Amino acid sequence: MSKITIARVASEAGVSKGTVSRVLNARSGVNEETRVLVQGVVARLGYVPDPGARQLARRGRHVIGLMLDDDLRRGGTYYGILRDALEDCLSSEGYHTQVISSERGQLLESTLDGAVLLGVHLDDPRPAQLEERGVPFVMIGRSLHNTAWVDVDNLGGLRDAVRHLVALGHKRILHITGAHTGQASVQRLEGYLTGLRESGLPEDARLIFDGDFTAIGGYRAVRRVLSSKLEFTAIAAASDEMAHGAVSALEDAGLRVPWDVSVTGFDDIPLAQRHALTTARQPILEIGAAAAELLLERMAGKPARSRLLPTTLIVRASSAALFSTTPAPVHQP
Amino acid sequence: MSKITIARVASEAGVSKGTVSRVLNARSGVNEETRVLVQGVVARLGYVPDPGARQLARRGRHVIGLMLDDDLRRGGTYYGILRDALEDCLSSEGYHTQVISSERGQLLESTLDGAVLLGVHLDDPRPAQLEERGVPFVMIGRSLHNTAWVDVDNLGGLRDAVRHLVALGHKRILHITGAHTGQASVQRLEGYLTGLRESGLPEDARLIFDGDFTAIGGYRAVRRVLSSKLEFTAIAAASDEMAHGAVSALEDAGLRVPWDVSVTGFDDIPLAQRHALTTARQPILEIGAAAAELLLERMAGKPARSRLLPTTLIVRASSAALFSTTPAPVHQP
DNA sequence: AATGTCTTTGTAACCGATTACAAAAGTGAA
DNA sequence: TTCACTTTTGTAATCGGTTACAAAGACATT
Repeated sequence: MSKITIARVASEAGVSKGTVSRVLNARSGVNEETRVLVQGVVARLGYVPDPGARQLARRGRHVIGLMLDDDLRRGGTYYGILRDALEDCLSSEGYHTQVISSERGQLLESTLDGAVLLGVHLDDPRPAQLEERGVPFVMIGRSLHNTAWVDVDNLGGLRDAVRHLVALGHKRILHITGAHTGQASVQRLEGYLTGLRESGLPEDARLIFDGDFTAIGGYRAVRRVLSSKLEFTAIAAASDEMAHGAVSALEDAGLRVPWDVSVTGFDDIPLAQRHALTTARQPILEIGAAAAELLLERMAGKPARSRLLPTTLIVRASSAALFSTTPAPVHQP
Repeated sequence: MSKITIARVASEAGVSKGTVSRVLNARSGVNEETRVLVQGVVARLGYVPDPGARQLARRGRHVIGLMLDDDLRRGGTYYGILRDALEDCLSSEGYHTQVISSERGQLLESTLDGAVLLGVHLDDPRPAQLEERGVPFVMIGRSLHNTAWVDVDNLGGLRDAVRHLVALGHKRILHITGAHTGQASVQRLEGYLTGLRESGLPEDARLIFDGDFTAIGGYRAVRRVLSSKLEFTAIAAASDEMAHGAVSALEDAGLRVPWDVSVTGFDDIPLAQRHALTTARQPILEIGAAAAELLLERMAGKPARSRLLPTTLIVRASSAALFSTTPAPVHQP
């Protein structure tokens, strides 16, 4: 059971290495019959091209760097999966990704074909360094003057959540914000206000509570709400974590979700699924794919483009029609 | 400014490619003078060998797979950084890591030199498949009969936390457990009990509260504690998340940490640093390095070894001596 | 039938390293 | 001085792909 190479596939299919390569790379000028034949052999043998050899033959180092905010790297919920998505897209184009830590960065940058910056702070010196060296890059989750970037439509996501709640009959909808500093929080707050405005509901500053993107922040926000005797029937939180905290605080106060209060989140982390939270899903895989695409464009010398990706509202059991007649479950004290 | 290759280095140093390669790979049989000369040129030019070409020339695909529990992959705090550590260690040995998702797994396994399994459930069929195909692998965070594994000393970590609290004068120490199902929770509980036993303190089942590794779980556990009027002066939680929740609940109840109650966590996630939590740090980088080392050994045909890595107690402001005379801060209501 | 054009396939050079083998240089003994 | 042996260096094949170019075949046009 020796290693399967392109030569093996070629001989098995009765064609030359060149033809197999052309099929694999979807190049034009290959007979349809031959293509199908080769693809069949490839599938049968389970052949996977050697990335190293491929890289080598494609001339050029083809290394793209992945630069991240260190906090995000350590704590980030999505960092891993986003990185996988990126690597997937780029490796199929013959590129090899390499993480650049903030310490040993210099050496690598000199031999970099491109870079993806993930949640890097705006005051980080590295984007400027890359610019200076002429290394094309794409930023994820942060925009900068005339650079390519990919971000999720924070405003649209929260607006959709509010629309959904309004459609269910809710009129007094709270918003729990994220950390003040982030632009994502600001955009989500804007989305909340937009949703209200579009529905003809009044903006009320008292309905907006500060959170910090953590479950505890959401829990405490709801405690404050409840002690203020404010009337409300729904909560649109700026993150799933906070929504989870909010739900917990409501339950601890004897309120039932969604019968007494509807709650929505943002992100669609695994916890959202476990707790059946209605939420605005971030399209992580698409973000990775878009970043790869835009980066490849930039490296091809095309002008910087950017992309704002839409969220998808995932409706689960944490939101329901106002005064729902569905029987409430037995309440666990 | 063209690409720097081994040929360029060779001509610049006035030797052959072979000699440069021997220097780079620290092979014996190179004159000391030549070695220094070549190393000088390498440093001056900032030459870095092309990983692809290297891989290719070393014969053999040199791909090692990274198999993960999907939940961990999505939510996991440490997945990303652990993967980085692994990749770092393995790439310096000429290996290329590739993530194997549960869907498209089959194809890859046939061409795998080795694999690292990260938090894969014990009932997952993939370890058995690997075993069957003769692919050497290492498990992280889970042990299985006669396989190589790497894990952190969960018992020792919690025991150290308890010892620390005891040394500060605490005698009534609560424990908040993780999810029942995980072996990590069980080991940490065992560590808590060991710590008490070693200190001559009585085991008291009423001091043990169930958590679920989440902040909300920690918060609720403390709520239950407080309503039970149980006396205590310290809490050793099985995770930082839960410790954070516990601290929040104590604060919400008007208690001050660490003046009224000391709290310790486990993991040392970024949140622990932000909230100045005393905690048992997981050595993530070392886990990655150990996994790489053990895997390379296995691939070299050596017998399976395993490694239990110690945690390090990081003392921060959430723990203090019992009845500390340090003035309490102004309490924020 | 001869010519030109277009499509499809094969051939062979090349990417940048490693390494088996040969060659050269150095060393000491006979 | 010559021979045997060791140390050091150069040469060239090789890894598994890609791709420029040549060659072959199919088809239409004159």
